[in-house]
Order: sequence, then structure tokens, then C-alpha cells
Amino acid sequence: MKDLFEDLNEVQKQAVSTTEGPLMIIAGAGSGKTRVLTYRIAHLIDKGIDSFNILALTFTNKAAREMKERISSLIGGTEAKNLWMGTFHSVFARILRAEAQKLGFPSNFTIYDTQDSVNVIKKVIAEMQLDTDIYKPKQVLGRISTYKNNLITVRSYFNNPELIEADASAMRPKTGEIYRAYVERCFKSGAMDFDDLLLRTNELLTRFPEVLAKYQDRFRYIMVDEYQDTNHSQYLIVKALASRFENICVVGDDAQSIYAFRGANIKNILNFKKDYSDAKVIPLEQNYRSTQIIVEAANTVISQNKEQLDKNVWTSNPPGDKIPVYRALSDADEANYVAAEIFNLKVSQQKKNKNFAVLYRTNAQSRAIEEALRKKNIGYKVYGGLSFYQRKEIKDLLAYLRILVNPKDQEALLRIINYPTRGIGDTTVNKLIVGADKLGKSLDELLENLELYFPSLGLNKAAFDKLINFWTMIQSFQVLLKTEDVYEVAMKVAVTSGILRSLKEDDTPEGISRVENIQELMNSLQGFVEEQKQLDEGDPSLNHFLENIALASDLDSGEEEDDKVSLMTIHLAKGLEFPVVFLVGLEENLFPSQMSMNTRQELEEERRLFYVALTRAEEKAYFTYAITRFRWGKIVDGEPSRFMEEVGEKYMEVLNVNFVNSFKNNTGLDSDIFDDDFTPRNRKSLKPADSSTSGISNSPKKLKPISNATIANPIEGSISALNVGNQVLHDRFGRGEVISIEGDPDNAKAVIKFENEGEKKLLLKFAKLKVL
DNA sequence: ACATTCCCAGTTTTT
DNA sequence: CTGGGAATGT
Repeated sequence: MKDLFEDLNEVQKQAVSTTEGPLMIIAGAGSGKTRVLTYRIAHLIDKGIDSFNILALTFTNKAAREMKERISSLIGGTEAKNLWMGTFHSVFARILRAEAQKLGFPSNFTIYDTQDSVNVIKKVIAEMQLDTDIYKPKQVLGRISTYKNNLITVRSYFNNPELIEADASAMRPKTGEIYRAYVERCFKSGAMDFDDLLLRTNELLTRFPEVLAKYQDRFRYIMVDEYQDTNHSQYLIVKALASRFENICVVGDDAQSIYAFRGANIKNILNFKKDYSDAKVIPLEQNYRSTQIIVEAANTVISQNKEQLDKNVWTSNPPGDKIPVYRALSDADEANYVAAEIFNLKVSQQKKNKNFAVLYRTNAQSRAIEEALRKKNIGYKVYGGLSFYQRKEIKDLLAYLRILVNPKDQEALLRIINYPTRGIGDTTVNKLIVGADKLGKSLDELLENLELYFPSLGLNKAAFDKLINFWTMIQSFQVLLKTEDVYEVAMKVAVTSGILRSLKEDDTPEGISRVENIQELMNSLQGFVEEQKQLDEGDPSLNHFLENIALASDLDSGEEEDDKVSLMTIHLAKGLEFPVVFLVGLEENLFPSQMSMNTRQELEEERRLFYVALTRAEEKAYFTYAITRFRWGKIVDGEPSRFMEEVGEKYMEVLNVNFVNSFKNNTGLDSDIFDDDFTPRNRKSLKPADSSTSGISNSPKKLKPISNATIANPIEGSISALNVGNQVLHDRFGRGEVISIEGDPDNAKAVIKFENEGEKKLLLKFAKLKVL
């Protein structure tokens, strides 16, 4: 057995060896957080603590799996066998399965994904005959989610005049009613949504002290990763479980909190010391991942945030390259540049595809990149977006399987009762629903005894027969499930239900791919069965399979071995690292997103997101932005993201802004601005980047007709003509006067006194200034 | 009851 | 431009 401490620096050692009492590890980006966590767990077990008594909560399944593997390789798999490590959602889903009856849920409750939840809300809104323009299902669900994450149950909602008033004054007075109906419907369906997994756990631990005691006693050592992204509901669970032994270790980085939009509360980490007065705090500040340029650039940006804990992330790594900034003419140009650059680096530096990641703010941005990579025959994988299990054909087949496990799952039942079409139309289904409501029964109870209820439903004979046929088929699957494994059953379902047949009728490329997807689902079912059979305590049940995929993220399914460029949103990239990272779409209104510029808090979260993105890079980061971009089928103009301005020219190398022209046109500009630093080396950097790399010329003359505003190069229009004393107009800050100009031409900055915003120092190549 | 067409709204991020 | 949902036609 190796010495666990030999691979660690002093601070890390301290973090690993502090096993008793509350501990907060503030782990800067790339500071070896995962290493500390895994070693700490290994150390605990090494010390003789039974792994049965350890609970480790991670943010993704992938992180959990990787950490488990690393622990196993440190101390051997059998030692760590009983360790509970997983996401909040999966760990507490497991506990809820064991205790569900106490809460009136079946132990095989279904887990609704967001789509399911939205569908339920839609139906509720329709039944209440509310206007979906006012009650937008997604928004309503978001509201409900916020309530749940803050432990506001339906009952406490109606006891809280402030909440009722808030919804009323937001012109949505029925929100509470929808909330009530939604919760009731989920309960009747034996279903929990994502938020329920946490909310119901809280309910379980509060209402049943003996249950709380049981798990408190079991989990004597608790670790929480990514603590900055826990929401109130999660916070309370951890607090309750840890309150007996207080051996709680939380790890996080407030600078990387990027999930406020789904209820994460950064106060949890900021207030840890208040919650546990004897808490130790250990900061991990040495970054082992990135070059100095990257670390310092990231620090510079994040230092603009007001709300944060003091820390000083540093690195002893080499300085590395400056961050190239590519100004693209369009999203396609941007994508071509990225693809060309990847191609070049593969040739010149023998890099592999998997050394690259392209990170973007929104999933929709992947398209252009994909196209460019395909053209150059560079293998890539897109993570996130529409995940495999969210595809219609997959959800359809899964709905059949869900019914078998939990016949009360109304969402699933309604999805398939007439798919593939079998003559059970809306009229029939509505009669069923109304009848079920009147009789106080669930749909499956009606179908189970249809002869009995038939007279009161007002159905015709034809409909009756079709329903009987349908339900008989479902029953036959249920019988099959008792003897056959889930793969066999799923195969039978796909064939007998007619799903496969109806999909095969469609021989368009999309149709063919749908059949392939079904095939792939079958493969994964087969893989699941085999894997579970091999495990000591494997559980090859259908129930278990469905839970796995309900809580799986797209990150989990990747075959790591493949040599592919990774394309993903920044959110998904959290916790990952790549030698070379392209940060694309750095434009105002895209990143930062236009939805997130209303309050300082929102903007600070975007800034943290930028920090996360930049710190994923080990050796080299690139910034790109496009001055025009296709968005919802239209071309829209973009201007450079403020985040580049915030990074500062010190760390960036602007590739392709045509300064030569602006120099020639220079008429009244103070000459000493250029005299300073205009050495040959700098002159070289002033040239536009080699346009052959992008395949598109940078020359303004060849610009596609875009709007006038875009053709007016901000540099030509501003630097050359800009003098101290000029009156200028800025898009965001309004009118102002130029106080001074400084710096070399490609990085000239001006201090401008704005009428309303006061004095600001702006990097001219990014500030879109209009001289008045 | 079902298929086809047409229109519109939406893009922030996810367990 | 896409996908969902309504409207329309058979």
C-alpha cells in the first residue's frame, strides 16, 4: 500500500489529514480538488473507518464514477465497496426507494424528467382553461421548482400571503392552484420530479426522526463536492444528516458557482463558517492545471465580482502563450477558424482530437462548429443538448417500460395509449380521464377492470374493444417481465407494440436513424443486464435501469477512449480539463446572455461562467467572436463580449483586426501614442492573421452585405479619428468625453468621462465608439 | 380518428 | 431554421 501523502503538497496534506469536525476546502480552479477528495476518502478508510459510514456527494455521476475508480486503485476495490458516492439525486432516490411507503409513494415510483413535468403542467393548465400565453408551462414549472427547492410546499404556499401576492401581482394568480394540481397529479401517478427527490427526502428526515437517526448514524463522515452549487433543499439535507457527528467536509469554489438559475445558493458556501463555528477552512490556491497567462487572465476577470471569498490562485507553471482573439465575420467564419486551428495544431504539435474542446454558451451554437469540423474530417462529439434518452422514439419505448414498472404513471400511459396509432383517439381518452376522476380511480385501475366500469364511461363498443386489446398487451408484457430479463422484455415490447414496424415504414434518413436509436437502446439494455449480473450486488431490474437513465446526464454515456474533439456548453464542462480550449461566441447578448444582464448578481454569475470556461484550459485558450451570426434564422449583429475587455490586452493577442489601414488613415492622432512601442515585433502582430487558415478573407471589401454599422470597423471609425476632447457615443454608456488615450495602437485604451456612468477606461478595439 | 399542412414561438445554462 | 400544436381536410 502506497503512502497516501507522498503525492500531495503541504496544504493538500492538511486537507486530507483533517478528518474530524467540520471542514471547508476552498479549492481554486485546477488546484487538485479531486485528488484531495479521493485521497481523503482513501485515508479515512485506511485509518480503519468502515466505508459503510462514508457518504460522498458529487455533482455528476461521472465525477462519482471516476472518484470511485481512483479510490479503488488507491486502496483496493473491496475496501471501498460500501462507500456511498453519487449525486444528490441518485443517492437520495435510493434512500427514498427504501422509505417511500412512509410518504405514501410506491417504492417503484417513477422519476419524471423535465419533459414529463412540463407535459403534466400543460395538461393542468389546459384543464383549468388558463391562457398559455400568460401561464407558460415552462415558466410555471420553474416557479414551482423554486418553491420546492426552498421547501415551500403547497400548504406553506397557501399559508404565505406574500407568495400569493407576488404571483397575483405578476398577473398569475392561479399559480398556487396549478402547483396544487401538479403535486396531486404526480402523487397519484406515483411519480417524483427532480426537485421532489430532494424535497421528499427533507420531508422524510423531518417527519420521521427514526429515519433521520438511522442515516445520521450511518453516515458518520460526509463529503460534499461542488458545495457552491447546492440549493437550499440540498443544504438542509446535508445539515440534518451531519448534525450528529459533524464530520462534514465541503469542497467548493465560490468563483465557480454557475447554477443559481436552478436554485443553487452561493450563500451556502459563503456562510459555512457561520453554520459551523468551529469549522476549519483550508484554501487550495496552487493551480496545477493551467499556464500563468490563463490563470492570471481568469483571476483578472473574476476579480471584478463583488461577492466572493478571498483567495489567491497562482501557478508555478510556465507563462504559456497569450490568448489569441479571433474576430470572425460570421458564425461560419468563426467555426472555420476553429476547425482550421485544430487542424494546424494537430499537424504542428501532434495534438490529438481529444486534446481539444470547443466551449459555448448555448447548445444551439454547436451546429456551425460541427459543420466546419465535418468539412475538415475532424472527429467530434457533441455533449448535452437533446440527450439520447430524450428523443421521441426512445421516450416512447421507455414509456411502455415505465408502465410495466409503475402502472399508475399516467404520463407514460397517455403517451403510448395511442402510439402507435390503434384507434384510441382523444375522445376516448378524455372519457377515460373524466371517468377516472369521477370514480376516484386511476387510469390503470379502470383499464384493469374495464368491464366493470364500462357502463359509466359512455364509451362505444369499438372503443371498448380497442382498450381491452391494448391493456391485454400491457398485461402480457407484465407477465413476461416476471420470467425474462429486461432486454428480452423490451425487445418484445418494441415488436409487439408495433413501434418498430411503424418506425421502419419511414425510410427517410431521420426515420432510419430512429430505428438505429431503438437498436442502440436495446444494446444499452443488454449491456446493463450483463453488467448488473456480474456485480456482487447487482440489480438487473427494469426499475433500476429506468432510474439510472432518468438521472443520467449526457456526460455519462461517452466512450472515453474515442479520440474526438469535445463540443459542449460551459456548464457541462465544469470539472473537466483540456489542453486546448476554444471559447467561442464571445459576444454581448450571447455571453453574457441577454437574459442575464439585468442585475449585478446575474452578470456576476455569467462572469463566473466565463471564469470556469477559461480555467478548463491547460496549455492554450482561444477567444473567438463573430460580428454577425445566425440566430433563429436571421442574421444578427454582435459586438465583442465585455469579458474580453475585462481580461485586458495584457493576456491577449488580437489576430485579425486590420490596424494597418487605420494607421494609414491616421490624421489627427497624437503621434506619441504610436511612437512608444512600435517595434518591428509589434508591427508584425498588427498584420491581419493569415486568412488562408479560415478560408475567408478579412478584407472589408469582400464582406458580405451586412449592416452599415458592422462594416464600419470599430477601429477605423474610432482610433484613427479619436482625439482627447472628442465627444463620443458608446452603445452602453451613452455620451462621453475623451479624457486621455494611452497604450500601443493595437491595444490603445482611452479614458472617457461619460455623462451618466462616470469615468471608464475602455479598450478601443472592443469599445464601439462613435465620434460625434 | 387520423394525416397533412400551416403557423408560430423560441434559445440560457441541467440534475 | 426547427419543432410543437392548432387548424384543416379526408
